[in-house]
Amino acid sequence: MLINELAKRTGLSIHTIRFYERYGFIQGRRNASTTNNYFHYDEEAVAKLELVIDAKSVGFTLQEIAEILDAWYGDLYSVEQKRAILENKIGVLDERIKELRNMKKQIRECIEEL
Amino acid sequence: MLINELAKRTGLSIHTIRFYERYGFIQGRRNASTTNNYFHYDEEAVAKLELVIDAKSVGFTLQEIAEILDAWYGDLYSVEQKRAILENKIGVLDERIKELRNMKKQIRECIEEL
DNA sequence: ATCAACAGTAGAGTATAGTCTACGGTTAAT
DNA sequence: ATTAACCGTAGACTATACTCTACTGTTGAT
Repeated sequence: MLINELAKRTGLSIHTIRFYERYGFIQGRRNASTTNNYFHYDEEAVAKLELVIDAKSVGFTLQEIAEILDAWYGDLYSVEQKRAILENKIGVLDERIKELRNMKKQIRECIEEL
Repeated sequence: MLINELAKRTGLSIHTIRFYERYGFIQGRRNASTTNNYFHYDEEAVAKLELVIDAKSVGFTLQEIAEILDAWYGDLYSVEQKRAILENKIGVLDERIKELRNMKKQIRECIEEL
């Protein structure tokens, strides 16, 4: 699919997708048989971008998301290293959930004092 | 206390505290009896900054934090309005906790597939 | 008296994460 | 054949949230 369809599939703007491509999250491929220089994207690109959207919404930075994608799709790491990276991210999420619960408690206490 | 002590109490840098003061989170008071123009801060300033730190760590923007502080310390709103603002923030936190749990599940599934 | 350590203001600079504009080439429908 | 809708690149611009620099005045210890 071309970038326009990828944008429609993910809900991201074309600008943002290009930004993410420059950032390294996805790579389009040029079709050798055609004369134009349009990039083509596959289902993996959709899956990656959906992951980016989810990861962003829980507060991961693009840098952290890059690490997750590397551990998920990349071949830079051994299975054990990948597991370690992902377990670490789960730890980050657990920590964040704890902070959120604390904040809720604080706000609830404040409501009671109103 | 002066800004230096406030920085030590909260762990924030003096720069950041001044930035937050310009932003409207806290207000120092000048002591009329002294010739200098140093600002003095009270315990409320410490409490507010600690709240800012906590609220930031759960992903609230400075704009949202300003709303929370207004509902907590301000007198712009009625008690009912304040309660509504704070209940709304709790809703935001609940939503975020849900997203975090989802993300954890996704990462766990990925670990299993490694 | 002087000098380090602190106070204030104004404004410039940085990082992150986009967002947009200008430009020129391509494709598909009329 | 032409024109709207698409594609690509390069680079400028924006918002958020700091962070730092320059400059000047104050305080407290020696």
